[in-house]
Amino acid sequence: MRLEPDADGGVRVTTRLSDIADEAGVSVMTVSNVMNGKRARVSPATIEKVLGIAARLGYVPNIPARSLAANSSHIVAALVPVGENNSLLVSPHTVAVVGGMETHLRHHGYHVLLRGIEHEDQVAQTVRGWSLDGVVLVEFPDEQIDRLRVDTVPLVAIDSYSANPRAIGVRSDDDGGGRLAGKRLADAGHRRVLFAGPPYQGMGVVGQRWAGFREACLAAGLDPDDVGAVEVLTSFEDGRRLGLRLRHDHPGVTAVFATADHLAVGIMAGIAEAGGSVPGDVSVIGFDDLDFARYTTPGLTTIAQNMPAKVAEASRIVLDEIERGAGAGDGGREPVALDVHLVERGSVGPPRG
Amino acid sequence: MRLEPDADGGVRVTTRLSDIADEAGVSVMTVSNVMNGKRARVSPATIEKVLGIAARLGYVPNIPARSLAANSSHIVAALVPVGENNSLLVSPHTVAVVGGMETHLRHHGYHVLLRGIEHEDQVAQTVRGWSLDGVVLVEFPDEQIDRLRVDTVPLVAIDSYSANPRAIGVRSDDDGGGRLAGKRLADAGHRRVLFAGPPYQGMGVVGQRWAGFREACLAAGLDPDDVGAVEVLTSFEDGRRLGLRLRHDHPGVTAVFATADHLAVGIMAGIAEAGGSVPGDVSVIGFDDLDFARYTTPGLTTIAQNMPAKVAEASRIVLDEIERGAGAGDGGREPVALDVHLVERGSVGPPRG
DNA sequence: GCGACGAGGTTTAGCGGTAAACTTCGCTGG
DNA sequence: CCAGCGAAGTTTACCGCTAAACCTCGTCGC
Repeated sequence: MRLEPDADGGVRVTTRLSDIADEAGVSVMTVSNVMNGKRARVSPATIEKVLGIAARLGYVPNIPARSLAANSSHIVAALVPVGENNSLLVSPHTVAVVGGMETHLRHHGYHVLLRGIEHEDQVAQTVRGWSLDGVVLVEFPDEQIDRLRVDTVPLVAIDSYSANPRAIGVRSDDDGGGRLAGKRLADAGHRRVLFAGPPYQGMGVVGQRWAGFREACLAAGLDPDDVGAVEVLTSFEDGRRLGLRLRHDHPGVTAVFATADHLAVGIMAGIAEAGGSVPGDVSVIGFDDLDFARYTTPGLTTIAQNMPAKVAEASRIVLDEIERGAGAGDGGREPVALDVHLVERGSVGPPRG
Repeated sequence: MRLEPDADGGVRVTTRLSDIADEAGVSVMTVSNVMNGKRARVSPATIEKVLGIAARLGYVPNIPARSLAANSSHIVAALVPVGENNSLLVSPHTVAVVGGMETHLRHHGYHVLLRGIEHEDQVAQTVRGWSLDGVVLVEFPDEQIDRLRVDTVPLVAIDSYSANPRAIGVRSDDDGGGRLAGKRLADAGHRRVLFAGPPYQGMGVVGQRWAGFREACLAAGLDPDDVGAVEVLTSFEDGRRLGLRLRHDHPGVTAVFATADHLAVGIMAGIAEAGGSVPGDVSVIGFDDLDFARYTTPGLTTIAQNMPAKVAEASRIVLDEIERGAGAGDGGREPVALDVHLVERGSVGPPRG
């Protein structure tokens, strides 16, 4: 037990393995083994005695010491890229992922470090500097994931379609979701539709949703020229601006598929503000099924992702790979794509006129 | 430089202080001093040489080793209580706080550990086990904060009104916000109003808002019997249920003040669903000014908190206290209350009839 | 009767850093 | 002319824990 002077002149108590060892009359290693569940080499009597003393003394393991000695920290980092203003991008999505990870990992004795990444090199640096056991990438652009060179720990990338074999992608069936949206609008009778999403490169999440959407529309007989796409960012406000200008900029369009519920809700607000009605004048369909989607008026029809499953899956995979003692992705694990489904509320109806 | 066999038979490189020291022909301590900016005792020439080698070798400090040796980790933990299901409570609020903290602290060389707390004893354990430098409590009930016994590191409690002198509270002017809401409704002519918020004990955030609201209503001449309160939780769905039953359960009420925008939006949705109109039949006013509040129809009139300021303030205080080398709150630092203001949108109007 | 073996430990040698005390040496002031 | 000092390092000791090798019995098979 180490007694240290306190700010108030009192003492602070820190129990170490050696304190327990002294009191139990055994070596430090024996105590260490008991504490870590490696009890094969310790007699039941000793185990009980050690555990009793540890409990009485309020032993709490020292994480840095353990990390240093074992070269493994029991930490999984949630890495999130930072924007221009150097602040973390915290969408509801990120939140759900990071919060869910913490819950899942805590139950398995792991911890979560939340870290913003300014430059991709920091990923490898963080892994080394912290002796991380695993990494989950949230909201990383695929091109950055492609370039990562981390091969000592498992790397799980949420919503990634990166070709990097070391990064295990966990995402929803974005292509299928796009198809569901396209089919829903076409089935309702819409002939001129618009896809609204952020600019994208390659076949990432947005590209997949667009591809699926377009495919379903064309399959339903829409004219390729009548299946448009418009680039907007993903905030409410971007959506609102699109909604305001919709009638003017896209006069013939009777339905919009937005790649995110934020965007969709913004679009609905913009349309209403401009004097239009949803779904009377324009139908709107979103993607995600965020909690507020059913509390708008009308409720937002949207493609629901199973976020809890996505997070659970990501957490499960990191842990799994850690236990396997795997370097990132060397087992060639397949990416995971989770099912999505259409949630019908009130924002899609027949085309006007 | 340590070369370690790799999964692929390659090698992995880890640069340590001693590698730099060897190459520069100086001692490890000199390198350590250079790296930590304690350069007073090192000649400019040596500093430059060491920095050059460090950069070339890609030196990354080992955090656990540093934490162990210095008994200080440069980690600030964001501690969040867990609910019954043992999962982290991640409200938009939590998110903003944790994300903002990360941004702020990263720029000062600190890191953020996100951890769910199942039992209050874990707070002190976490502080010791990780050699934490500081703690920020998010969404902790005041009674739990009252009972905390952590006196070695600064403790900042978001939205706390706890009497624990060691916990520095950072919150908005909840009482003032409540008054603003009450005055706004009374000024609009409402005579029977309702306060909707979660059950509360003592004078925490909810208690303050209620007190301020009630006070302003009474000051405006409303009958105390006509200033009601109803207990609901804070989700959209809780609000919706209240909105659905509002006309039936509270027939004379013409305006509702909800302690959270979630709740307020849910209430509006419920009222609309029951065939009522906002603000025609009932006025609704919220608290927070979350991003979606201006995209509902009508837009939500609400009391805006300055979240970025709250987070910045909390981060600033922890860092400040850490630099001061202070144990928690021993400087008797005053709690901080941030200004709020009324954001007028469309959900408040004159009473019906 | 003794070598092998397994149970139940102990010992040794770090992990990569840091704090604090100690050294060396050229200057400087009285 | 030398005690004293500051600049620029170096040395020593240790942070708390763990992996891996080593030790010491009692027992068991042949």
